[in-house]
Amino acid sequence: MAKAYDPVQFEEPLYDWWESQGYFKPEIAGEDAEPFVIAMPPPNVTGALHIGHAMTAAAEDLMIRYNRMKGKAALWIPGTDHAGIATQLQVERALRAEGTSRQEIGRERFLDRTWAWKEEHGGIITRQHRRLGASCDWERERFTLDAGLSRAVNEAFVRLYEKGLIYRGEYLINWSPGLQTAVSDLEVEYSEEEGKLYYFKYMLADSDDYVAVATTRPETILGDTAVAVHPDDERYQDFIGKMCVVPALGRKIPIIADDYVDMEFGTGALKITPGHDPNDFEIGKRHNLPVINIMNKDATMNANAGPYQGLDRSDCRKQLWAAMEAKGLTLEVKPHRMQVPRAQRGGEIVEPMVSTQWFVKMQSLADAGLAAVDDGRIQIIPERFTKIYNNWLENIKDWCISRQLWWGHRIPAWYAPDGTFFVAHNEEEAYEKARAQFGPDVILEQDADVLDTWFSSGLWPFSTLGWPDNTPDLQRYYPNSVMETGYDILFFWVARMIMSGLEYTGQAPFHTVYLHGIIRDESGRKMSKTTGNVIDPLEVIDQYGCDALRFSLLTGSTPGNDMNLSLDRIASNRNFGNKIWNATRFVVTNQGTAFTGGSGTWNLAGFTMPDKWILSRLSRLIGEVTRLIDNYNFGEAGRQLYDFFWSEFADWYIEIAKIRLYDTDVRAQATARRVLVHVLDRTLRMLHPFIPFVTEAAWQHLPHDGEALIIADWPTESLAAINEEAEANMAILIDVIRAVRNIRSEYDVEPGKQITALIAAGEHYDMLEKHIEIVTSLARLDGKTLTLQKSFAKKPDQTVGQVISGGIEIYLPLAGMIDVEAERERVKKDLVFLEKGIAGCRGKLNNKGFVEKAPAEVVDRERERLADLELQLVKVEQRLKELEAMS
RNA sequence: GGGUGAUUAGCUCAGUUGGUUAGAGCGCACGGUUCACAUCCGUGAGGUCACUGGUUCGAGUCCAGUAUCGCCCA
Repeated sequence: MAKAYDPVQFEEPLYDWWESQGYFKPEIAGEDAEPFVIAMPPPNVTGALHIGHAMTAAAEDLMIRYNRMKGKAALWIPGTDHAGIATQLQVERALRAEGTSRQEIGRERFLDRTWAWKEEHGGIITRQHRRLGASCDWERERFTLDAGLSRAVNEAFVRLYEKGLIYRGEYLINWSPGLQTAVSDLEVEYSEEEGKLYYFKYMLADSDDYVAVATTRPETILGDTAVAVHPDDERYQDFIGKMCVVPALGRKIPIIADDYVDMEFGTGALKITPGHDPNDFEIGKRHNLPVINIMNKDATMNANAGPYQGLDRSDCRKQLWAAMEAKGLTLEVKPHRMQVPRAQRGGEIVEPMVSTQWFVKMQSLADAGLAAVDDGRIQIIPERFTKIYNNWLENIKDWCISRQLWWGHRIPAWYAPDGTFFVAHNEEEAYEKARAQFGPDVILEQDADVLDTWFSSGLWPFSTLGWPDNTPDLQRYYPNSVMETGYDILFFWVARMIMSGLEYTGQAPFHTVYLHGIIRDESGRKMSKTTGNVIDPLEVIDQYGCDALRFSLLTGSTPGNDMNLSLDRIASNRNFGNKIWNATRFVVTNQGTAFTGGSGTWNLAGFTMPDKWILSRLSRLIGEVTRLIDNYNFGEAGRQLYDFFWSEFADWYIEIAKIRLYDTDVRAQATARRVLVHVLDRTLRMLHPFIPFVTEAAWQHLPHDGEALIIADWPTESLAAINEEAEANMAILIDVIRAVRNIRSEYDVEPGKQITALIAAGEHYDMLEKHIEIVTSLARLDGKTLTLQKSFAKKPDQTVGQVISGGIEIYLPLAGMIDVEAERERVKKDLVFLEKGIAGCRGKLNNKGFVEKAPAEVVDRERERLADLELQLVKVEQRLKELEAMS
């Protein structure tokens, strides 16, 4: 093995080897194995992986590898998404740079261009996922625009349409003037911005009186079809039912009463523009108000704006307001903080506009989605997101699914010349239907629009498996097991997959939803290109190795919580890789020739106390880690493995094992070797889902059965290995060694120098006597001169001492170095500490409530602790007396 | 406005169903080239667990409220 841990040397070759061996395929587990399936959230095909994808990959790969090792048929389906708007924007940008546009080159050439773009960039993502160690089945990779998945989309559309759940109609939608398409409610983000509230007069038609009205968007006055006041508002009782006049246009509109109006806001009178405001649209429906659209698709004013036709919406605002001012219709303008709707992509202000679009009726789908979570068919982790999910579905609105884009699944509806349309699986079927109605010569034209990208990704858990055909994969791997993704797409994607799954397959698409948080920079800011604080996962991998990144992501936070990721943390986890590498190197280079096989019989009688201790600790760890992973607490599982490996195995067990390894007793040597290999092997197995590369690389150097760690069995807990006595004794041994080291350090004893010690071990005499070599070795004591007794009649002179748990006294004769005064202070400090502890214990034990109500176990522990502290106190008091006598 | 998360050491975070003296990494101080590892080893300093009140024998943990920051929905 190379001396230094250098992940670049083995990470990529190992991945290629795994893949070529077919380990990523579920078939490796055999036909009877229970499936465990995750469909990878498909990244944008032309994008690049960011740290969020790395998080997704780390968590999903962990689950896949864990379940693979547990013998399940683990299937992780990779794929990419065509990402309609995002991809189209990229290609359009490229076209602009060439001085042309999609309109200029036309739909067909544009799509060719986009496919070429996809081919060119599409491989980037998959290469990056390989670099992340993702053990997914690449032979089952899918793309949302693949023929098979497109067929799934059409099938889904036709089914919903035939059930009456898809309709086409003219409604108020969110229009993105820059993108020139409708977007769904979810794709609109509201930002709080400084705006103005404009107060003006709505003159009554038949008098000089007026109603004062406030609005944030004066240009929409041109589309007003009513003024509304609250029915209980005393100020306006006389106005209800009267008509007033739209400025600049002279249109007469009624004053209506509706309790939607907030009497406190503005003047309490609200102008109603059903054509350009969602709330006004609702009010308009209730009152049968006409809907006037005053804008073109590019957000300039149309003919309904009269004299303002042709102006941009913001220019119109200025000019109209100026004109109203001139006529004395304006009152005042106040600063006002308002919620501005902006497009998720592009960030421009979205215009609510009436337009003919396709919609999905959501109520029944949402009800099914709610029920599936409510009755436990689907569990959301962390649980708190259930409430958020419920709240969204309970207030669901119909989903606008048509987009005025070219890149996507074209809506499977064909129009006859008279506008009659036929929804069909394909053109042929549409013609069949059309000919039945219009005769053989009918010419059809397909709807120009495409579907919202999320419509197709909503089918992902089953479209990837071959649905609508009842393929063997669909039968075996559907429903999926876990859906793992960021909580930010709970509504966009997860909820829609659940609804689609239930609707089209009659089954919940997965039993568990696991949501991770957003990865931020180390000061908690969202990573963004504009802030320049983006951490590129591939750069990190080049620098620190993939394992370091993955371990950092997995242990840096708790489920559902955001994570502030710092490079320091990644560096320290790279060091963990180094630790594993070197500990393995130690074990391997000390194997000798005596032991080559992975299995064989144990010489149980040959186990020393430290052997029993580490095996006991290992067994507990296996239980804990398994339980934690089963409960989706990956971070805690990883941290426990880290602590065990570094602190218990490397710092203590290996150091203790060295005594036997470097000694001449061959049997003892063999036992130590066996235990080292065993513990390392089991630990590497458990660490493998977290840090797959270094563990596999290390494991291959160990004596082992089986060809690869990736397909090795997950360890099982052995209750027989739990050994309380060994654990208790080891704790004492560690305390003794630490006490010596502590004194040495405080008194600046030369680190390499072997010194002598006097130890009074009390009831632990036999145990310490048996293991004294460990103490002398790890604490650098001179075994020949060391004195170990049950007790001392008189405390040794000229020594520095320490009393530890169990009443064990440790004295280091440091003649000439001792400052009696300082030593007395030290001992006094101990005394105070003990007295405080004793007082606390007694307080508890004298409390009737505690003794009666606390579990016996807890009370016993407290009694033991008190006894131990009292034992220590006696010795410390004695010691202090002697020190005081000295001066 | 409704909901929700966070607030624990200088920094970044753990802390499972309430139960010894609240932990880790980084950073800091001191000391170390002994044959796995200086990407390391040893020792140490450092916390009123945001605040107030409650439940309990016992609260970082449960409940109510307050403050600050953040997110989601309207």
